Amino acid sequence: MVDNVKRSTGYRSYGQFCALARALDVVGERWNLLIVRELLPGPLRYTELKSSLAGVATNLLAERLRTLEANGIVERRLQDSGVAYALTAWGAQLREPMEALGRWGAPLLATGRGDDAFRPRWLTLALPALLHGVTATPAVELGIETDGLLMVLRVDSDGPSVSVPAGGRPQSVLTAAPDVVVGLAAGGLTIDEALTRAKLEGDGRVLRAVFPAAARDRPI
Amino acid sequence: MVDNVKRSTGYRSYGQFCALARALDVVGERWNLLIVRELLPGPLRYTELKSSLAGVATNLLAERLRTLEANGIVERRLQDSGVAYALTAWGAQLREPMEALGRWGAPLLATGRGDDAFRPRWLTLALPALLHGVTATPAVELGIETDGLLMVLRVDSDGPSVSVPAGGRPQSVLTAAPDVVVGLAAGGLTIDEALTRAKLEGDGRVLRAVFPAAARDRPI
DNA sequence: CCGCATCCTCATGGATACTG
DNA sequence: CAGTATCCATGAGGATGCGG
Repeated sequence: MVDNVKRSTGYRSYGQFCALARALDVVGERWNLLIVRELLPGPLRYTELKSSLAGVATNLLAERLRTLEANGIVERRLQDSGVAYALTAWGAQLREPMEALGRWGAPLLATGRGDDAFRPRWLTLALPALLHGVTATPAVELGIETDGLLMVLRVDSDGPSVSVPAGGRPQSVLTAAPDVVVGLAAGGLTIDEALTRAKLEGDGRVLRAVFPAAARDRPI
Repeated sequence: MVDNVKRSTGYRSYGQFCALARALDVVGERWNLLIVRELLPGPLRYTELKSSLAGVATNLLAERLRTLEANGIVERRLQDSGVAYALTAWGAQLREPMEALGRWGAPLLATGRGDDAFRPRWLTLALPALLHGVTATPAVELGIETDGLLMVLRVDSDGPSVSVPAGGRPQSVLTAAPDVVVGLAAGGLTIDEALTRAKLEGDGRVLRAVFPAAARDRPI
């Protein structure tokens, strides 16, 4: 009984006829879902990936990328500038379970940032996930500037979405540290608690339109 | 740079200020989500857990249960008959991300069962997940008998749900091997393909009411 | 039996160095 | 830049023991 716990590609399988177990066979190993998270906003080079995922060993990253590719989750694109890693269509569909898992884990952010690493890129995944279910008509747009990156959070009748604008600054921009932005989105901070630690430029009413009811207990 | 990659309970943290990464810090280690899957239908004893999760080492299971308890996902209940492990309210909320992950991984079941382990209990999680979004008015009920367990799949205007009846047999019962049932639910089998490998008792029209459109290309 | 703790072995992960 | 090679630390898996 030493065989058949392995599969052809060499990873350790649970050996269970269960969709969840099979999914975990493929993306459950350490770093895998974080690699996918990095690639969700768009393709990245190997070194970009490595520098975003502080702490991953270079051999591990290489091996993970290989098996993710073998399993049809990631594809290696040969660009003029070199190699880029991108998600396949199926790999990109991990967004839904990952957002659900992030929503479940959001309370764990309440302990604050500590000395954890942070990339504003992660917020482009986190904000729509945390604001899941929020809609607004007419649509509202709020700029959010954190750690040097300006992104635009848009909420319309379909829900929230985030983009990183090429040029042009939205009318309202909230400038704050990551934990303040996350605290707002996760409902751990009220809007005026957040405002004591943030800079708001433009119309503040958009904040009330997008952030959770839990944060709206006092008017802005 | 050897510290702060660990946390108080001893598990390895990604050290990232990101809800997904923090969730994975807590449930991302091997076996954790499968333990939660076992507990979703209801509390279990240590030995039941161990026999359901073939391949888990006893020391690992004990340690995982300890950290899951320390993290507020599992609680230890002292019953008259002994110790039972149950999910906390927060732990039970993992159902949503787990169902989403199972839905994503469902195509991986297409390779068939092979010699993988199987427990009919797993279907009580998988069927509602795979039939997510399906509704029926008026409500329909279909008995499904696999591997010796009879469960009742009910679909109403709220969606699908599964229960294990104490007594009383539903009017329509489909008796089939696990891979046939899963194939139907995941859309990998058409209804009449499935029927060549299954026994149907009662009204077959309920099958068309509950199983995915992909399986309905030919009338039953 | 149940609910683990201990011991041992080997596969996997992590850090660093090195190379086409 | 994009990895491979190497070495060491750690974690997983299996067998066994042991008090209740």
